[in-house]
Amino acid sequence: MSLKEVARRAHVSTATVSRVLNGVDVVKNSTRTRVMKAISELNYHPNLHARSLAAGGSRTLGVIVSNLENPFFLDVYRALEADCHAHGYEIVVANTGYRSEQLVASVRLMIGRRVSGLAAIVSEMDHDLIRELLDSRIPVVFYDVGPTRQNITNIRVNYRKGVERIVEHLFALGHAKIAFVGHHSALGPIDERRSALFEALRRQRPSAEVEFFAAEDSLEGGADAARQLLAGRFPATAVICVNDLMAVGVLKQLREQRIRVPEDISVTGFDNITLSRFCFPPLTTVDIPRDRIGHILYAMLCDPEAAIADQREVVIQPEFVIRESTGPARPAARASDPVALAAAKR
Amino acid sequence: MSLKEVARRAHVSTATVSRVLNGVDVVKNSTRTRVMKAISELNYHPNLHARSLAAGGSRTLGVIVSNLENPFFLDVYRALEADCHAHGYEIVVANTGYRSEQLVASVRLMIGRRVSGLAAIVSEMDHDLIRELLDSRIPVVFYDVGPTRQNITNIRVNYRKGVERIVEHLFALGHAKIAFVGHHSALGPIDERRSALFEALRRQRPSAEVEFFAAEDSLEGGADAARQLLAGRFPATAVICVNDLMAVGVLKQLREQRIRVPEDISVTGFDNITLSRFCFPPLTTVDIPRDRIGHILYAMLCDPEAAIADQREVVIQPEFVIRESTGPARPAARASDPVALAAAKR
DNA sequence: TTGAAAGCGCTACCAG
DNA sequence: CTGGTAGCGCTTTCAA
Repeated sequence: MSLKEVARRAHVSTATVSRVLNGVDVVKNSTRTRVMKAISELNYHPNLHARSLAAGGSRTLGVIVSNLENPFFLDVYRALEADCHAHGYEIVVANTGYRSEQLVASVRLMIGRRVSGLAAIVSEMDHDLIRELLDSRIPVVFYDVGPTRQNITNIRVNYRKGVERIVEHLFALGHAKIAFVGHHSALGPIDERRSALFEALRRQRPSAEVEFFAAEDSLEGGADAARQLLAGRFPATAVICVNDLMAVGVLKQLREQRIRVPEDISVTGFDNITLSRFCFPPLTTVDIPRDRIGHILYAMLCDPEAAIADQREVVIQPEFVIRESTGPARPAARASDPVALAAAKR
Repeated sequence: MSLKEVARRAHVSTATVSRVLNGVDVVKNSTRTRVMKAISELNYHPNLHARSLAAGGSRTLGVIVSNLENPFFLDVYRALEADCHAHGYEIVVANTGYRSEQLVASVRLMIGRRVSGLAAIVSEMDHDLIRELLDSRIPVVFYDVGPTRQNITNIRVNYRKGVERIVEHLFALGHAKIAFVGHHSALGPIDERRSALFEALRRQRPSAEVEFFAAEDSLEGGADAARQLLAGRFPATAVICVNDLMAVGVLKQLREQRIRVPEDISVTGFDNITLSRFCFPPLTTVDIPRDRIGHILYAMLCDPEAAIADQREVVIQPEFVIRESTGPARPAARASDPVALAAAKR
């Protein structure tokens, strides 16, 4: 089924069919009707590949994300999608699942598709790949790609500020032994949330103790990390989680081992996804305005008129949100060791 | 940047470049090396549109889903994606957000892209659109598209069985006044989960009372529905939710109004998404094997060798999972009205 | 207002 | 083993 057959059936040239299809030029009304009739009779659907080839481009944005399953991304996506559809853009997404070979494959896929812009929400990307991408001349905006700063357009979140607030809050409540729960890539040398924690600690209370735990970025991962924590000997009174998703996993595991939050131990999240209000107890967390990020992505990639369009870097200021997962530290005592506690209650 | 330029730089024909690119035919080693060098020096990436146009197709599956944000879908997707990537297929997804115009647009988009197969996980699709899709000669598998039975390849879940189990369980616990919480499309005339409920009730205990509540398919929607329920005068002792996501929303709202689950009211979900184990209390629900669905989708669309490939319909048998969100009904009494209860405790 | 025809970048067939 | 070349289905001048 092709233009040609439509043209034949409507007794016009392919050029004319193309015209009515795209609503360009002026086409006599009677001709237009004839063409539309042929189109629907033949159940004709233009071949989009041919179209972008001939037109030398298409209104399509690519989005690469490292973990589709984190609702954080979905919220960004929803805002981006709304803007795109409102302006005739399509979106194609690729999920890397934190696998670097998959990231390479996804980047090449997007280049091969000749997307008109690319949003990379991947938090890590090596230099060569960045160069390969940049050389393709596709407009790219990174979200939160660490200190790998080259001449890259980047949307950054001021994690320092967020972490600072969390730590302040926890110290004010008397916590001094803190566990940090991250996913693997959050423990890499370039991870900002973790280094921000280091710094905040060093600045606010160098005497505080921290221990790091890592697992997969998921509910299960959070539970894993909590299990590790409880299996170890570190008597944490508070757990700072790299994001809400893992925090909810931590919450569940603690509950399962009869450890009360926040009475026995405090837990914080990050992102303020919807789930952070629906879990039990609701999480103290840091809000990142995800829909704003989606809109900014659109503006930077598709709307040269936009005020932000030519900025090299946009910094998002997150906001601290206190809910019910944090409370005063238990008085320091031997029996306060989470492990002992868990054991005792079991 | 095109094949031609690569060819020129490597002093070969475009045909040869194409050969090394696709690893077909035999190419002398020295030539191949020369070509590869040119390719990387030029940072060349084949234009996928041109490729599928010339090749008359591409290994790409389309997936249309009505609610990207329900983790149920993500689980199906993950399995499907694994199979696809393992066999050199790409996936493009479209999200309709339950909007029927968006469904139409997405179907046309997929046809325009000439995907080699399409999975429609949308639960509703009108006849004309189905015909349009079928006429396009693209292999399509529907998941759970209601009784709109034409000559369609469909994966069905035996909801009847699942609902039957839920109802049995609830009756055994002494519940007689039941609220059903669904999203809007789950209250449509063709919805199977709801009609399955009707039937199960009629068969098992015609005297039982039911009332329906609807809201958006999301955590928020679940909370909304619970609010409606509590604002009304129906003294439900159990809430059957159309899926886990909404159930978690219900749980949260009940908790907020100090209504205990399962002591004051029982709640059930459906799907058995991961969250159903991580929420509080863990949900009594019905397991739908989502990864199996993903694999079946792949097999039916891409693997004609597969045993199921030529079946017209596959029926999935779900399994009942009892957890902690259900318990004995409160003794019937005036004070047992959820509304009264909520008010009293507030 | 419409048609003819030259590509867009690639694959695949036919020669050599 | 390699090159030439005819399309794939569409858009877009250039003429008429």
